[in-house]
Amino acid sequence: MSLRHAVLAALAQGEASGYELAKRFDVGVANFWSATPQQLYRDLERLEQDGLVSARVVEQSRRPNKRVFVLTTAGREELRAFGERPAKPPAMRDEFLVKLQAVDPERPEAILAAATERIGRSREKLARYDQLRERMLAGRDEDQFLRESDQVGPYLTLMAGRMYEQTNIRWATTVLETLTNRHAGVRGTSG
Amino acid sequence: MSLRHAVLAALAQGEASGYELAKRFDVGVANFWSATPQQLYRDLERLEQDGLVSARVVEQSRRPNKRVFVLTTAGREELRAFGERPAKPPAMRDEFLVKLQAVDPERPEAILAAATERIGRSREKLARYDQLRERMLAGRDEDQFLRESDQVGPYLTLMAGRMYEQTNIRWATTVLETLTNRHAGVRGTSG
DNA sequence: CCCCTATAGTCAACTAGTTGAATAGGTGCG
DNA sequence: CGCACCTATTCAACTAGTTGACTATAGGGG
Repeated sequence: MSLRHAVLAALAQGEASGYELAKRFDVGVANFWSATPQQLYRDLERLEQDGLVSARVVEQSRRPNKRVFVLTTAGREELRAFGERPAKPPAMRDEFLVKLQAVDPERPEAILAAATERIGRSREKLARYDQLRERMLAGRDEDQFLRESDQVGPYLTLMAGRMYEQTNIRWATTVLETLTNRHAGVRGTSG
Repeated sequence: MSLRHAVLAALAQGEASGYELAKRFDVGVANFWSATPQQLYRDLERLEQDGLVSARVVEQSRRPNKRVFVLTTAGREELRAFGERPAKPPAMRDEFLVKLQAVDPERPEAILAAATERIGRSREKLARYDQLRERMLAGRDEDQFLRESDQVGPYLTLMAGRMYEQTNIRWATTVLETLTNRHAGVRGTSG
């Protein structure tokens, strides 16, 4: 159960309700750990039972009340201990690559569309990451930030996401070119 | 259940036994879809029951007999249809990034060790990918290969893995530098 | 002969993740 | 005033993935 630790790490950046956490996961953590809101709520329950987080209800007038979660001392300690243990190798699940693996170069239409969409999504992500980055840097330059800030972890993981999306765009672009050239070539020789 | 399709895609590159498939997943497909041998055997059973693959026993004298699986026509058709459907967004699970997210810059030792190991693993993967690449190209240059071969899919997914590992190495190297500089700096000002 | 490694596969128990729906208050639009 | 959408959460059922142990054959080294 490692989502636990991803949740603890996310809460280490500041308290949050389940709903807020879901969004935090969606924009930031989703890079390296994906989870649905249901999963988050469920794991928050368990973390609370285990005393690693504590909740308090915040009454709101303009919207429904919410339960805000904070790390407890035990939670911080568990997170620290987790950091010392060896990490499992990363796991990926990418349907697009499965589809591409099996693509018939004579009928690349669906893959071409999917690749185009993928590039679009990567660009959007990149734009969001760049915004987040500016907000983190808050005017400082990167070197200064990395020397001073307490938020180096989130910055470095954000950079991982950023570089990943950049690579992805470059790669998907060559896929697009390769498959269109090839398809054009086939039509050229047969028509 | 999408491992089904990853298995079908892997079998599209040629028949294999469960054991061989496990290795194929380990070196090639693991990039974009991870699975344990147990999972593969289980899914192969199901795929056989559903008539998407068929098995035959190959008697071997120097080692235990094996069951070799091939795609059936229905399997090929399912794989083709799968390729037309929209792909789910990729999902990642990377413990190292969780640990980095929550790292205390004053105690970066464990993360530094993990980052170093990660770079090593990426280099090994890269070396294996490059070997696979040479084998695929078989003397041809890339352009010629991409114009002629039936294996463009596997080549392009291999390139995704290759670029991913290269990016990973570059990124992890900056992480290493950032954290060591920072730690040296702290010791310098306090000692 | 014993142990180690590789091939080849199976079983059972468990944990984690996905999907779909339901509840409930509030805001903004036409 | 009804409908869509956002905040905020929960429940239940299901599917997928992980862990650990276990069976078997065969080859090589000491």
